[in-house]
Amino acid sequence: MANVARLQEADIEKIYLCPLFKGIETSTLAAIIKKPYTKVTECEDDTVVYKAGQKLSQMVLVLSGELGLVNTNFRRESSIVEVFDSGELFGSEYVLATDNHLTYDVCALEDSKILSIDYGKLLADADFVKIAGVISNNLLQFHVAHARALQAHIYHLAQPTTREKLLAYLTDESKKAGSNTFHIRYDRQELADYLAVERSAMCAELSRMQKDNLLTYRKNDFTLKKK
Amino acid sequence: MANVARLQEADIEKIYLCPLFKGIETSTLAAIIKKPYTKVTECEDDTVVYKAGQKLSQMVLVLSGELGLVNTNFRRESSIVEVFDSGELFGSEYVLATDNHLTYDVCALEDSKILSIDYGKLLADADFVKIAGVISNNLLQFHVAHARALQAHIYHLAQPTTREKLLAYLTDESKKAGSNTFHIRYDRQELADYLAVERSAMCAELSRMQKDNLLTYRKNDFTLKKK
DNA sequence: AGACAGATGTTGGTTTTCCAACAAGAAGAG
DNA sequence: CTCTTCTTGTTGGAAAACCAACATCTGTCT
Repeated sequence: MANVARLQEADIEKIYLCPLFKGIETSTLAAIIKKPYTKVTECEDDTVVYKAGQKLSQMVLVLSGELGLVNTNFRRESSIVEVFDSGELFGSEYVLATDNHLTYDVCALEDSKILSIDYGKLLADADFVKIAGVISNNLLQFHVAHARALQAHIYHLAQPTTREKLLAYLTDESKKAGSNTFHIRYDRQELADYLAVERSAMCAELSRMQKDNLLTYRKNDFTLKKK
Repeated sequence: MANVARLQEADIEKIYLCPLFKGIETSTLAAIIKKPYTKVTECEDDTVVYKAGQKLSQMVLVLSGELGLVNTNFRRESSIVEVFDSGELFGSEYVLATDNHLTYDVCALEDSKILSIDYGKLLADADFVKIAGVISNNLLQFHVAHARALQAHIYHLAQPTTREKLLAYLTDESKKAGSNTFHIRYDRQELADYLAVERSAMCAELSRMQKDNLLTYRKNDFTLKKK
């Protein structure tokens, strides 16, 4: 399924930018990458990288391509739980937990390249005693920020109608930007996926909302109108 | 809004059980509770405990009653983002973040009693240097477990139909229990809230699923039928 | 400029959910 | 036991979302 691969310039960049390694010297990072418990792997499109049920002891940084958590229900129907794009970190919620068994398959959704690091071995490595605290703290920061994003996502998804989903999401984005006028990072299809609605129905709802004088928009720039 | 109050027997129990304090001696806990940066407060039903926009430097344990995060959108309509029941911990995702401004109001949804601890002052307290690492690690554990619960919740909510929401949730519960037969902790109204659907419509869908021979249930005990 | 691809917007018929009201069943108190 | 209350289940009309198909817009390439 997977072959050991070499790092490209762009891959190194991704590693430096990963929040897990914030505040860590590039020379130290370079040393970590060379350790035997750190591996670079290429994963072919549509293959299982880690199987549901197995213990996960590695943290995984997606260098290129796309991984996904894939659930299979009791009728053997599969669906995607979460997508990890290039640059995103996955696995720390398993590695650190008392129960580190994967609940879903981890699959390559495209031809992908990943960096995997055995967290236990990294922490135990005498060469990196000094940075263990930094990494552990980075992880806490990461999860805290992530928790707030997930919490907000749940709130947006829990709205009963498409209009309310959009308003909940856009209100939060407006608050983040500190202005009634703001830019969103999703295109229409991505926004529809995020809110778990049909793209075309969502477009239609946006039109109606504009007609109802709730907001104006052009591409990814929105303005909410005050009452 | 809030009066300083005394701790009851039941409150102390809640504090001992809080995952934040796992592995910490009861004598140490008793000392923490007496510190001036630790406060017990009674909050009247339907009052704002912490206002959106303010910085939150306390972690809050709900001793009795119920707190809620309340969002107000740009049209000044309010709705509940998340509920914190008795025994649940709130605030660490703000306290630890680089930006610790509250994005929502924190309100008492019932007459409630809370324990609030200033995390920065606790960590800085010379009396508790030895347990700082334990608490920090407990927090990481807590957030990691929470992240998986939130992730699963998002997956359940993102299903397009009531039937699929139910199947996603029930399949996960079945996997957790390690059996096709299992017990769920929600009653029908709570399950409907969790999945963001109408209770009555959900009941009807459960009936249809039973008729379609997908599962059987009686009260909170479910059995999924294999294909 | 013209051709093309990809993103965004529009529409109408079908399916699903909501909603409100009521029925049936279970649990507890007097 | 009956009465009460709470939870769960059922139903039909109204509202919303889905879906597929098509129209329009925008940016890019040659």
